[in-house]
Amino acid sequence: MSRQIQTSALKSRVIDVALAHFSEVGIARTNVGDILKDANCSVGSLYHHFGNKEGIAEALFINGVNQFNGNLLAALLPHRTASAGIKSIVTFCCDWVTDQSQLAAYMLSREIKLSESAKQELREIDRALAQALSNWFVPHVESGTLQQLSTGMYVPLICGPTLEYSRMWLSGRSRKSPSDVSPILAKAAWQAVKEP
Amino acid sequence: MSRQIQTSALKSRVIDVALAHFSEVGIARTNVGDILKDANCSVGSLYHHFGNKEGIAEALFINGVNQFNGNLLAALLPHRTASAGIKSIVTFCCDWVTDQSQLAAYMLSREIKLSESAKQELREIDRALAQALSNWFVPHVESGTLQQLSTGMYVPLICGPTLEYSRMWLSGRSRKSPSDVSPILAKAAWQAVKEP
DNA sequence: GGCACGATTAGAACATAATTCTAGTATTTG
DNA sequence: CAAATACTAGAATTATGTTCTAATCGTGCC
Repeated sequence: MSRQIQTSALKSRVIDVALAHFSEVGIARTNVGDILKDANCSVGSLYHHFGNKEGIAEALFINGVNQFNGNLLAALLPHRTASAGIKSIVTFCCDWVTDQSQLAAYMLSREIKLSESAKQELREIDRALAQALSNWFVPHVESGTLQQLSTGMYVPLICGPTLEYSRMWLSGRSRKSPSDVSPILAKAAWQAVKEP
Repeated sequence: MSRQIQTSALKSRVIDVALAHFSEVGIARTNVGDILKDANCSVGSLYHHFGNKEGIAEALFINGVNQFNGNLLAALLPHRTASAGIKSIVTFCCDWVTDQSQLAAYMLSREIKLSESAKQELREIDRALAQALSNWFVPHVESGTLQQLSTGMYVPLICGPTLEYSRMWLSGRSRKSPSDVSPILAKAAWQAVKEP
């Protein structure tokens, strides 16, 4: 088998196993020995690829962000009306949290203090997403369908209730899944940013 | 000095020092040795009072929740109109995050997987708060000033945007403090739950 | 007042688990 | 085919969280 494929298989095996352990007992209490065993990986390989335990946690997190962002854009960009677009964002978030609940729980409960290099990488990813989102939003603001707000306000107003509800559901404090209540959340998001 | 006072002084010294360290490098990377040194505490005392490192993190968290909840109720309960009450909740959250930013950052970035006993304790605290809030809300729902929603939706709709904005600010992704933008957030919260 | 009990403090000793290091193996590349 | 590079392996080391035993100090009781 080619090195590249073998290696990336190992890495994703480690990441998968790590998510399972982190979810069950938290990062602090999972020991790398167990990850090693379950992922069929040697100490040397693990530290070669990830640096340390935090490195695994960071790779898992960044992986998740990339997956989320890509799918979010794929869900949003096809929509031409502001209303449909905003609602698609909320619906996508709800569905993503609902069916990737383990990954979502990991990502929303930031159990990690990211290293500088990871922060750097995330800033880059964030910038790219912000750019793409901005391209979609600007026309709707200019045409007067969406309120003009300072850029930092859109995400909290649109996604805040959804993310907060998701956290509640993920921690067992509410019964109905985000997908179940997405219509209410989508409507609220639209109300929050549409031009009255 | 009486034992009780001495002891509670030690505990709060440990908690303060711990917050400083946790905030700077995260829980995983602070070592209890440093806390011991900075708080003038012996190994024995620390483990007697907190059990282990997680115990410190939990005590800090629960402390914060109690402080937050108490002040929140004090801010809300005096208000008689639905509009003023809802807005006071948001404003209080914004102000609290803004001036207790270190504690807020710690609490919003749940770096810990809580132990069962801590979860239990928090459920109790939560229940008490939910009860108090419910007493305030119900009349306004019955009189038709607030929308009738399933109980789990009020918190996300009212506080979601505020908490999300707070996270952004705390992680350096936005310039203006929550207090600076609280009018916008308060208005949005009111829009989200008022009967149209 | 003195005595005994429990709560608290102390820090040396221990154990666990993360990480480093040295050596060896396979793949790619020139 | 040679040399460099990327990767794997696991024993050895270190770091650090935690336990344990002994001492100390208030507090309440005879």
